[in-house]
Amino acid sequence: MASSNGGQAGLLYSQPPGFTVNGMLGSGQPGLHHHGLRDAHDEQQQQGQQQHHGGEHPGGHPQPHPPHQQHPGGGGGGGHHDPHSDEDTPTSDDLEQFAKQFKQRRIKLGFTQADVGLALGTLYGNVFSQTTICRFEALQLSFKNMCKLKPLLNKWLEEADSSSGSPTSIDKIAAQGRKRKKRTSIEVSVKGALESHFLKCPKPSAQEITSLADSLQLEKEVVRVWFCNRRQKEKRMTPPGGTLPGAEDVYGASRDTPPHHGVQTPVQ
DNA sequence: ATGCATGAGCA
DNA sequence: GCTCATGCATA
Repeated sequence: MASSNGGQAGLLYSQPPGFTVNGMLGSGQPGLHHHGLRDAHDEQQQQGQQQHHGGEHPGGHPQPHPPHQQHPGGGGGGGHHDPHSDEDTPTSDDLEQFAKQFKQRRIKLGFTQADVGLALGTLYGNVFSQTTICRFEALQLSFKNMCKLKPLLNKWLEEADSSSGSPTSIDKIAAQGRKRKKRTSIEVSVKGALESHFLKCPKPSAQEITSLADSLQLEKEVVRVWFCNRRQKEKRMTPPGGTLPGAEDVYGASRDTPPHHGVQTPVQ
């Protein structure tokens, strides 16, 4: 990456060297925080199936090739959605706009992505990392995940600019007694090999993984995880393969690039 | 900003 | 074991 930080200019989010593990808040908060999902299973392309959208949506959004998945909630057999409700099930376009606006406001107010993540924790009890906020702003989450985070971040926006001197208490609920495995650095050449296999078979069998791992001299688990992560990337709203190997046009050709959606914000 | 990793829940 | 949400560690 040529450009490093952009959002958190000159401010590194504090990484507690020893981190103090505080028990809990006196407000009688439950030890475990729960998320409000698990309501309905949504779309899931199971068994080797590259998602491709024909370009049809209930709302009818004329877009070139919008990467939006279907929104949950509607499926029940009836297939109904209130035409006068715009509170839930935002469109991909809505999310895109919101993300952009959010980022701008956040920066304007002088908050880092990490700050927002912590603030959400104090507001709702749901703490998020800088990573998640970053991915939200960059639309690098799944459609469903974006929908879930939007209301939270929206609320923070309101709080952030309206409140001037509210006590921002800092609390971090991170007590992982588990030792995390050291991040494996995969060489570029090996990555290339993995990507090649991914194009051929996004979902290799266990044995395929084993032999592949053997060939590349990697742990089987590492290879397995790599494929999992790779698949997740394909599911993001902003696909990594916007222009994959074999990119022809866009360069040289003098084509008018209309006000497209900034799938890749040109950095801050 | 992103790569590799963990873990919950489901099949 | 996969998906899916999420994050530590790192470039």
